[in-house]
Amino acid sequence: MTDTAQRPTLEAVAARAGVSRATVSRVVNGGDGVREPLVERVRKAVEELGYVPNQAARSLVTRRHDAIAVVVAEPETRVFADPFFALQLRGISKELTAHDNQLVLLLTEGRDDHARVGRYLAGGHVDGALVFSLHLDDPLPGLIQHAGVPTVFGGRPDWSGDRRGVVYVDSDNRGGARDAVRHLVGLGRSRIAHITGALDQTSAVDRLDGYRDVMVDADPRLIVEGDFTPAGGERAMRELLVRCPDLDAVFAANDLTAAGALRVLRESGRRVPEDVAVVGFDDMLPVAEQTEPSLTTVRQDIEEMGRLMARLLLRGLDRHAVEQGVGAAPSSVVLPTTLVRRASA
Amino acid sequence: MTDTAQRPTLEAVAARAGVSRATVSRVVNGGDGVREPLVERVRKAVEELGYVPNQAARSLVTRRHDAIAVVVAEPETRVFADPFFALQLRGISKELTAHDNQLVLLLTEGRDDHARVGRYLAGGHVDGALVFSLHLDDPLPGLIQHAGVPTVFGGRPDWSGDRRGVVYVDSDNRGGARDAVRHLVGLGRSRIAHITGALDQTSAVDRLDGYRDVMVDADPRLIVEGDFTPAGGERAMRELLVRCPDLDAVFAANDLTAAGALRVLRESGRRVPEDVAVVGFDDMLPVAEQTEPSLTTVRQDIEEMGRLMARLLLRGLDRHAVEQGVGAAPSSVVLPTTLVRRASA
DNA sequence: CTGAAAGCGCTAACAG
DNA sequence: CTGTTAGCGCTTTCAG
Repeated sequence: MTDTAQRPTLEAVAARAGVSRATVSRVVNGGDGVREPLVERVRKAVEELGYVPNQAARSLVTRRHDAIAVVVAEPETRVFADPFFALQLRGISKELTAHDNQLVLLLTEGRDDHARVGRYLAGGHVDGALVFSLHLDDPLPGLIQHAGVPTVFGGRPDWSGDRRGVVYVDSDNRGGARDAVRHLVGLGRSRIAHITGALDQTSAVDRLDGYRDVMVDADPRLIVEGDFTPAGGERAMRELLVRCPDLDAVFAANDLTAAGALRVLRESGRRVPEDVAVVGFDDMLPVAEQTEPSLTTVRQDIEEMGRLMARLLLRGLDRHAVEQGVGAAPSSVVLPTTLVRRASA
Repeated sequence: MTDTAQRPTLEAVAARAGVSRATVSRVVNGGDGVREPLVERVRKAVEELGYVPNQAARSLVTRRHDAIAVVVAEPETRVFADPFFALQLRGISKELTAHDNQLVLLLTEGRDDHARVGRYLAGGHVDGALVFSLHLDDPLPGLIQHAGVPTVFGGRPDWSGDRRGVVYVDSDNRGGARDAVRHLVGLGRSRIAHITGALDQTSAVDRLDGYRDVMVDADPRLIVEGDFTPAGGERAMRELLVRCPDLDAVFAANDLTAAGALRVLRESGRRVPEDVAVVGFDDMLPVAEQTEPSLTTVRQDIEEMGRLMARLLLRGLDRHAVEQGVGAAPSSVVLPTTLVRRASA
């Protein structure tokens, strides 16, 4: 743990280059409108002194921070169970980095933290926020709207409040689910069960809706609630085998759930896909490729979702500064999914 | 994307409360040495105006940011393959939050990014850094030393430079490996193979050393290099079965590797644990509990590692400010591991 | 115990 | 094109 040295200031650079602070500032910020020889001199002085601008001083006057908050609600739930979050974060990071923005990560644990996050956002520490509000009835979106920070949501937020200007990036969960179930139908299956995700998340609800779109008058007993975890998948699968021993296919709300279901099917002596075909959702590689048999699933480009969220936010920020409301506000994006065929269906 | 409203300043609060800016500042920062009735008045004004201090202005004078950078090198490698990183991050976040510090996440992709990170750290945007330098011969530690930012490393860094004051938090990889192998020996196994991790990471090297501590004159053919991934585990296991068909146990460098090995063992018709006992490392629940059979493994408390890193860093920062070198500098910590017995050994 | 005053380092008019 | 001049909002001596 070394000591932080005293950093040189604009003043010092100006003195060394024999110009005014203003000129140094201009050069440091792109050098427009400064004659070449001066630019050279200043650059040299900056180099020699190892000058780095003080971001606090700069923010104080520009009111920009070049920093974006990423808010993740309640990591305990799903976020840390699979690499989903990590991938999305990576996409976000790449995009932010490309635009010289910093990523401030705000993880919340339960209700108390909401207030803290709200305060932080309202405090004007960041230029915008990327929010993963996974749960229905989450107070976060409201808080954020109140804080007045430009925001893009990850996943369609379920929000009863004012929807104007709510921007989100989501996968086509419903369409993807339809594809999955249609694929099973195409395989000649008719008793197709569905293990849902945690139904307090819009993604789970949307996937269930997609299932219903195809299985218009499905036997209600074929639908069992899961929670996006392998354990939930096991539990649900056991229940299904009791309720509907004649089922010949399962559409699981995600790959982890499918993995749990596969295990139970194997234990019960059902062959996959011969007796029961199984389709998952996510195409989480470490999971989908490792199950036995490997998993047919619906792929979504998670990293791209992250990148897109960041892009949308930054674009909005720009317009904000430049055109003041001219041009359409950025609008939500729903990314397509693709079915990946492997061995399980 | 809503507009950012004009925030009230200290001045405004002072006016409303009928006191000076200085007094408001004192109250906001703890209220020491201000008479109770005034404190009340100020608090009320703050409340009514929804005042939140401007961090940039504050940092400008205090030179504190109450922000810590978390630097993760090359996410592609291991970090995003398993929930390891996410858990550690969570521990870090909890600790930082408890001390009112923000978490600035810096993900790097390749060499070019190192320079960017170095610049950022040197720029004095944060009070300290938590660095995951997973690879041998990583230039990052050097850059950081150069930047002069107080730093705690996650995992023992392999660093040829000046070791003075290098602080890290690590698991007892070597001891844990010894426990694992001893357990296998205790089970009466004698032909115990080891699938290593990626040997450009100290954790992999340390686990290999632990294996060798117990298997002092092990047949060198029993050691095969893996890379911490299931695919690597499969490849290594296949090779082992060819090289040493008589092996009766495998110690895998992590759970993912073990999962791959288990799959190959099953395919090859070996029963686990009857024919071949298998032990992993990490106790990554989603993996270790889901394998068939469930995995005996070495547990490390990953979240605690993260928490500890943050605690160490913050403590160092404090001392820095207060005592200026008095008292011992924080030193590295190696956390113990425990063997978790399940079905595979 | 409280207020007045002096910057922290930088940018952004505004002159020249 | 370049320099001068005000602050941005806050903390912190220093007087009173």
